[in-house]
Amino acid sequence: ASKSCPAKLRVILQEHDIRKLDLPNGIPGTVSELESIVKRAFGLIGNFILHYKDADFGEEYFSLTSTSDIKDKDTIKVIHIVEPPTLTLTFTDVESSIRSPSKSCIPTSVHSSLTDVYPSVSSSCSGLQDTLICSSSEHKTQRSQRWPTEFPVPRFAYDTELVLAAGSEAFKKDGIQLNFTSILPDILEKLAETIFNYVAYPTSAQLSDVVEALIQKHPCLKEPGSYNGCYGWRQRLKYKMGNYRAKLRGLGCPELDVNSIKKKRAHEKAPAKNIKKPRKAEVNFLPPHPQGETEESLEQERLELLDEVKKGMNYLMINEKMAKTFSIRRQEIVSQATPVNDVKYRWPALFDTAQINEEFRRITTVNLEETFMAKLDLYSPKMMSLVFSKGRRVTDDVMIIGSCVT
DNA sequence: TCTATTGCTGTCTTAAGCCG
DNA sequence: CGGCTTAAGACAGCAATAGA
Repeated sequence: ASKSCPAKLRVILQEHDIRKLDLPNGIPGTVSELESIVKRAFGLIGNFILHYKDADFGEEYFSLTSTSDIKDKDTIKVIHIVEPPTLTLTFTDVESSIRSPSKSCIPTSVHSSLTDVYPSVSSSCSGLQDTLICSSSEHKTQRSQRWPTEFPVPRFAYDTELVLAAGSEAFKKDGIQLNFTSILPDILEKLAETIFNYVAYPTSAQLSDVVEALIQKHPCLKEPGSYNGCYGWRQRLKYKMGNYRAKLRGLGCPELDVNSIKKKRAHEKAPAKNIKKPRKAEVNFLPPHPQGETEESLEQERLELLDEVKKGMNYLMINEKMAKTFSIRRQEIVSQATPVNDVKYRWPALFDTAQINEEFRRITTVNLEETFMAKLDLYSPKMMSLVFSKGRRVTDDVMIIGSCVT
């Protein structure tokens, strides 16, 4: 690659954002090299692949599998990869709605559009699961991972695993159910921890996923008395998540603290008086600040962002700064319930179709424009309420999208 | 200590009633 | 008939606490 001559490429970043890329060392030998150059040069965030315009087919684009397909002054296109929305909750609904198409309620239309867009959604999900299992080295306060198709049952404490191993033997040999009283706290705690990596407020369907995975890995935990052998565990987990949230709330977890009744109405006597409950399409995702950043440094970043917006539209720069300041913006909006007018004044860059979509993606990890081929109104009240309001939790992705589309 | 329960309340869904 | 409003019931979350 060192002896190749300098090259230039035309790079389509977005529909109306087309750039020139100088490659003084020529076109790199591998696609991944080129991808990282593109990523660095334009400050791209998230996963993407490259397409190239093939001269033989006029305006048609093809996946770039080898850099030998492109030459100097060719056009390449950045295609952002959107992971399919989590459908764990709704696969059965999809099936049933296909079976009974007469029931044309809103969710049905949402599901069918999802399956239209992701016809191979189940296979791509199962393909993703390997890479989505969280690595233990990462700090996991940030919800960057969507709910897995197969819940990874964590490794329990050593003594718990010993009891389980013995229980498994006995179960295999004589079909004896394990008395798990002594190891129950450890099991619930570890499961709760793992669940919390993904969601703070798991739905019943998600809890069922967890239990199914647990029972599959440790059949001796199955309870023949309850439905599927799962119901009891699901209830336990539900209680546990409640208790676990209470524990974290007490320790000052911001995402949960914002929902605490005391914080909202310290002087009210009735426990749940005047408390806003979770509503569809509302979130209070409160990610921690990026490593090494403080409120002051991020405020500085916000001021630079204001300048940048005044100067002109450097979309990539703005996008980068908007991404960087996401945590502090959420803090403002969720914790202080900042009026929209104030948000407009402090974060003018947010009031742009592309940024609304970006912000939505940051909150939910779903790219609406890609998912629905930009057919939806990003300025709909529902979208606005999602991005700007003080809400409580991310309800399941599909429902959010559903309410936005309608 | 930790799981499970209860009381209180907000939100959502559904069905009934009303009206043009 | 279709759109809108209203009421009832289901459900969910927090806090306090009963129970093992």
